Amino acid sequence: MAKVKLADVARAAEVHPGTASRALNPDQRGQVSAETVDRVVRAAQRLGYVPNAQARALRTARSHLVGIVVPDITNPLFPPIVRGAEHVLTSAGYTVLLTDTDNDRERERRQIESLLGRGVDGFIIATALWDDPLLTDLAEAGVPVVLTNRSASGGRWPYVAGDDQAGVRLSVQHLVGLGHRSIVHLAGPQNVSTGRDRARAFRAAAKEFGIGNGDARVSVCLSYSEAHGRTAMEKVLAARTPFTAVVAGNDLIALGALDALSDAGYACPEDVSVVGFNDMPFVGRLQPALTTVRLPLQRMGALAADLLMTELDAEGRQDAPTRTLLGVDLVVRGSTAAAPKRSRSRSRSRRT
Amino acid sequence: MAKVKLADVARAAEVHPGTASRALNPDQRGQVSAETVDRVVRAAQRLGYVPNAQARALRTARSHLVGIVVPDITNPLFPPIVRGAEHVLTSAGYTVLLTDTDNDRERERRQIESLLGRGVDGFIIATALWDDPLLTDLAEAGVPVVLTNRSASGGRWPYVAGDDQAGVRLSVQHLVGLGHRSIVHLAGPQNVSTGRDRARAFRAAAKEFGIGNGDARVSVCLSYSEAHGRTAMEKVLAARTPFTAVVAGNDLIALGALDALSDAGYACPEDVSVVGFNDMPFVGRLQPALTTVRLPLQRMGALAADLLMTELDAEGRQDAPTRTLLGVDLVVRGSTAAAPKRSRSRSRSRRT
DNA sequence: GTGAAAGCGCTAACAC
DNA sequence: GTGTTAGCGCTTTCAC
Repeated sequence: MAKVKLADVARAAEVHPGTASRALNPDQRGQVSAETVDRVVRAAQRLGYVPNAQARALRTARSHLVGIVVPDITNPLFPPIVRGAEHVLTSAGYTVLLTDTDNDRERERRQIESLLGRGVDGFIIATALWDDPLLTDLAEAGVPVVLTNRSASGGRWPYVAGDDQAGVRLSVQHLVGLGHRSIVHLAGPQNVSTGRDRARAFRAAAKEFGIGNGDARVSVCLSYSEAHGRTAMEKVLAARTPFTAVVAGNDLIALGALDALSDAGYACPEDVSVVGFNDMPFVGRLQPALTTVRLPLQRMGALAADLLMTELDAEGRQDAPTRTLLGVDLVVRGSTAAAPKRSRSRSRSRRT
Repeated sequence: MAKVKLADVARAAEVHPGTASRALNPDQRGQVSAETVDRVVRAAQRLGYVPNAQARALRTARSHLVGIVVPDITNPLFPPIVRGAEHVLTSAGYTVLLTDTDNDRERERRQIESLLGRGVDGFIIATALWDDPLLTDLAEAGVPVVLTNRSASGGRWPYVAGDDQAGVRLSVQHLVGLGHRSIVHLAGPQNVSTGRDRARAFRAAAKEFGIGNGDARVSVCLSYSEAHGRTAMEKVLAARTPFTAVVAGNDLIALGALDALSDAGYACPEDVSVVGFNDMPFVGRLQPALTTVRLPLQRMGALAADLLMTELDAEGRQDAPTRTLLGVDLVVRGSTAAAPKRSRSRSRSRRT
């Protein structure tokens, strides 16, 4: 843990720094005699040599730095993704620069610029908007980018995400199987792929399972949050059109919806069934335990990292971007149950 | 977003690179005529100049890189800390290198070494053991370190943590106020400060509030996890010594304990009250809603970052390390209630 | 197979 | 006030 440098190792091994460099570098080790390699490696070990990554990066124009951009690390969706990516990247000799944009576009732009100044080799981005000028700029600058969780319009970027369409389809199928015929979708924001895709999938699934247009309504939330989930649910309730089930854009929206339902005197699952998305930690311990769609988040991060590294090794000559959709599971718990005989009947017990 | 370099800016502004450097550097701007500064700054802006941090770091031996070391970013305790630190650091021009050690000491050592090779200026460490050779090595190497969440023996490192002692005291006081006279502490691991300090605080508080030694037992969990919380609780139950309340080392332990209690036929809070620690997201929505101690985690991270930056600016000449204990609140919810008349009576309703 | 030398982009000591 | 120069630690041509 000191600042021994290559020259020190070279001196100790009685070779030229250039030779020491070659001996220590796997790719060029072939150019050096086995005996010398051995001497150099020993010396490095003995002195506790740690190469100076800054200098190497300056010279090779490859930093082995990867920026991971998330909107809010305290949202439980992101830590597993970051963790998955981080493990893969550090195992491969990369270092992770994490940045939390706080859902602020200006901030995000600044951070990304700053990371570019740091010489990052590429980005894993979990904040993509559906139409995102920032991504376009990055692409034009030739910066390797992999999107995760969300995709973006144009099909220009490689990404790894959950199969939103399948998740929503499973949810609707499950509800229909329980006898629900009138279902509301509280959609996430429509400027991100997950919000759009899940809403689209909801409409498609409703059609597939024979639910009429009027019975498959969509109400859009302004953000993936409990607050906006609650608001959207309240608006639906105010409209007084009957429904017996809710497919929420994600778990936070589901929690907000649950609050609104409970305030309005509806019991879940007796009066209304609710399905979430993401299977956040502990939603299985809530009352009622939330039925939700589970995504392999950590694997998502890991695959995004793999994809990025592949792209980095490809050095420019790139094929069409790889897009990976990860399989999802419906985790059935207590928040979904058979449809009540008469829809929209308020539970007695909740009104005491 | 290109690779314009200082030389390009200098040429555009018709000055020498050295002058351009001075004009762009706030500290040395005084040495340059206002008119020149203006020309250079304009040129930089126009060309979209982003300084190469690697080169600067190589030259100045200051990278403005900070390593944040956490055991497991998916543990909800850490994201707010990271977020708080990240915001403060990026605002000050630092970049965060995040590393997740997966609770693996060997891995941690390797990561830290690798970050050192990256030239990080210092570390914010949330993984400190009470006796931690890694920290000692870092100190000997003269690497600035701030501990957060946990402290370490020796009083050698600055840290920012929650006031564990006060938190536990509040918990015990609350329980005693509810009539509990026989309380068990399910302590966290004793090789980390939080585990030790909370256990010590528990004994002290019990004494303060007049609970006898035999009625204030401590059972140690091997880790801060639901699984070990459950195991520890089961062991206490197997011992068949009466108790009416549990002070858990943290929320995860509390959840595990709740499971064990429920399996054994005890109802919470009717038969046994349970208090957690940390106020993880959504524990207020569980059934029963968990009474727990809330820490200002984000502020903790922010202060740790401030502390580290102060240390970095101090360049060696350091006073005694600053140690900050953040105030905590007891959040009273449904998992604590008045002590039952007869302790250890199993709830009828739970045994059906 | 190894040594010599140049240079990645920047800043700081030294001239003038 | 500005130009000149050297060098941070490393890799990589180019010699031999």
